[in-house]
Amino acid sequence: MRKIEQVFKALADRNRIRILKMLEVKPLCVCEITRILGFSQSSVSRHLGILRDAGLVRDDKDGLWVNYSLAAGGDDITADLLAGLRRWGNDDPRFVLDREEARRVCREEICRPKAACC
Amino acid sequence: MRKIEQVFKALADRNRIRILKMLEVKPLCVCEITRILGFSQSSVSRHLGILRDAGLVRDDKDGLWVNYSLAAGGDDITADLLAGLRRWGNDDPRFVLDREEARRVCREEICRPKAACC
DNA sequence: AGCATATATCCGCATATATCGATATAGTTT
DNA sequence: AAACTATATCGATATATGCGGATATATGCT
Repeated sequence: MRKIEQVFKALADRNRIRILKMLEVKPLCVCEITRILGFSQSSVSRHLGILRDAGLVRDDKDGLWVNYSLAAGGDDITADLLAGLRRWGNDDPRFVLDREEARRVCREEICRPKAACC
Repeated sequence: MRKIEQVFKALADRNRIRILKMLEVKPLCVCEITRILGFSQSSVSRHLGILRDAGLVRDDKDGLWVNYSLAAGGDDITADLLAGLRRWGNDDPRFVLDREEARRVCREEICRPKAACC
């Protein structure tokens, strides 16, 4: 049984909210999120784990990549909060920039410089 | 301009959620909340300050007493979250007990043992 | 099998937060 | 004015959290 404050703790960090707002654009893998945030990969992975444990995102493996996306149809709390997040903070310049980058980002360019892509 | 994560930080503590769930019953003064939580008065006052700064509660002075109540008609985020809180966690035994105590509590008994009351 | 790559985990450090006791502040009562 | 009372603030301390670097794990490629 997940405690209610665990979900709020997961949301109580600006960088984790940045991640959630990016994921509203489209699912992203860890290396894409790492590139946009500019933090270490370990830090980003940890943030994603916190969001996953809180039930806010889901992870789907695709070979080496792990695609993270917003959790759809979770319990009441997380569903309500994710719906709320879609309405909130859309004018925050930081979030706007992140989302633009999320639209542009190309995982093959980041993670496999050799592959011809994008 | 209040940042979105400030509100979530305020909610990211079980004891502050306990306070908000109590206030759903009725407005309470600091000494009543202190009695129910069983923490030091300074700690409770600090929690209430955090909730106030986040825009989740309002405080109204009444002589020596300061009555705290849920913020009504705040901005979108806090209004949405307070509405959500009313739906969430209502089966948590801790919150249920707190709310029962909130209904029973009598500030004159706590703060002014001499006064004939209740 | 061996190597490369994407992600997760562990460790240590710096900072933030929760709590309490003591004290300050503001309003009330006598 | 002086004593009393409810709340807020300050200082100290223990715990929690965010971060990077190093390392472990898992998958893909040759």
